[in-house]
Amino acid sequence: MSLGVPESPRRAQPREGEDELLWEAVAEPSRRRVLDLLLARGDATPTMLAAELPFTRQAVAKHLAVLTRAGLVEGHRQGREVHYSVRPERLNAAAQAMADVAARWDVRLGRIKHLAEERARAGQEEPPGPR
Amino acid sequence: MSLGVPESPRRAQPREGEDELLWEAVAEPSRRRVLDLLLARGDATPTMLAAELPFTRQAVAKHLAVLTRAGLVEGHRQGREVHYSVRPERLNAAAQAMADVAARWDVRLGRIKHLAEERARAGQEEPPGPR
DNA sequence: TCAGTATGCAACCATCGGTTGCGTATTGAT
DNA sequence: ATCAATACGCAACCGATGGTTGCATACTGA
Repeated sequence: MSLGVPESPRRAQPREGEDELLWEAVAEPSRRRVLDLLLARGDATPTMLAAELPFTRQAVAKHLAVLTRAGLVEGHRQGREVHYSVRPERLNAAAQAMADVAARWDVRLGRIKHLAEERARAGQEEPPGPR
Repeated sequence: MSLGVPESPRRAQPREGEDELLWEAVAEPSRRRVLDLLLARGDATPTMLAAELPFTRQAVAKHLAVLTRAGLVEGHRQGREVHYSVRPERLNAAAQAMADVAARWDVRLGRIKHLAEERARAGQEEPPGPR
C-alpha cells in the first residue's frame, strides 16, 4: 500500500546559464522563423514582420524581446517605429551552439556504437563476462 | 484613439510535421539530459534515471513518454520495472536534424556577410545607389 | 503473507506561446 | 492646428507543457 520514501523532495531550479539563454532563444521554431525573416529583410519593424508571419504583431514583439534578451537582435527606435536587425556574431554563436550539441550527440553515439561492436565481437569468442 | 484594422484575425495552427516531433523532443534541455544519461547508462529504469537527475521520477517518466512518441527511445517491461534504451538510428536522425538547422544558419549568415562586403566595396567606389 | 519498491494516474501550479482589447505617441494630410 | 491613421506598449486571458504532490496498483522477496 505504498507509503515509501517521499520520492525526493528536491525542486527543479531555474539555472539559466549564459548560453543556455542563447539556445532556448533559437530552439523555438517560431522564433527561428522570425529571426530568419529578419535576417532576410536585413532590417524590419515588428509590424512588417508580423505581416509575413502566421501570428500577430504582439507575438512577434514578444519573440523579438526574447531574442533581444539573448543578444541575437537589436532594435533602434526611429520616430514611431522600431527597427530591428540581427547581430551576426551572436547569431553565429547560436549556430555554433546548435552545431556543438549535434556534434556531441554524434560523438556519444559513435562511442556506444563502438562499444556495442566490441561487445559483439567479444561475445562470439567467450560467454558474457561479469556485469 | 486607435480603432484601426482588427490587426489580422488569423490564428496560429498546430502544424506538427513528422520530424518536427523529433526536433521538439530533442530541443528541450531536460529531455536532452534524460536522453544523455540514458545513453550513458545504455539501459535504465525511470527511477534509476530520476535518482541522478534534478527532478522527480514523474517528470522523467513524462519525458520518456515524449521521447518514446518521437521514437527516440523504447522501453520493455521486465517484471515490476520498465527498462528503457535509446534507439541509435533515430537519435542519429535527431542529431542530423540539429546539424542541418545549424548549417542552414551558417549559410544564410555567410550570404548576408558576403552581401555586406560587396556593398561596402561598392560604396567606396561610388556614392550610394538608388535605395 | 506482507513490507517494500517500481510504476501509473490525476490534480494542481507556473511558465510560455499566442491571442484580444485598449491606451499612448508619432505622422501626415487637410 | 487638428485629427484620423498608424506603430507600438501593456495587461488580461487561454491552452499546452514542464514540473510537482498524493495516492493507487502491481511485482518482489524474505
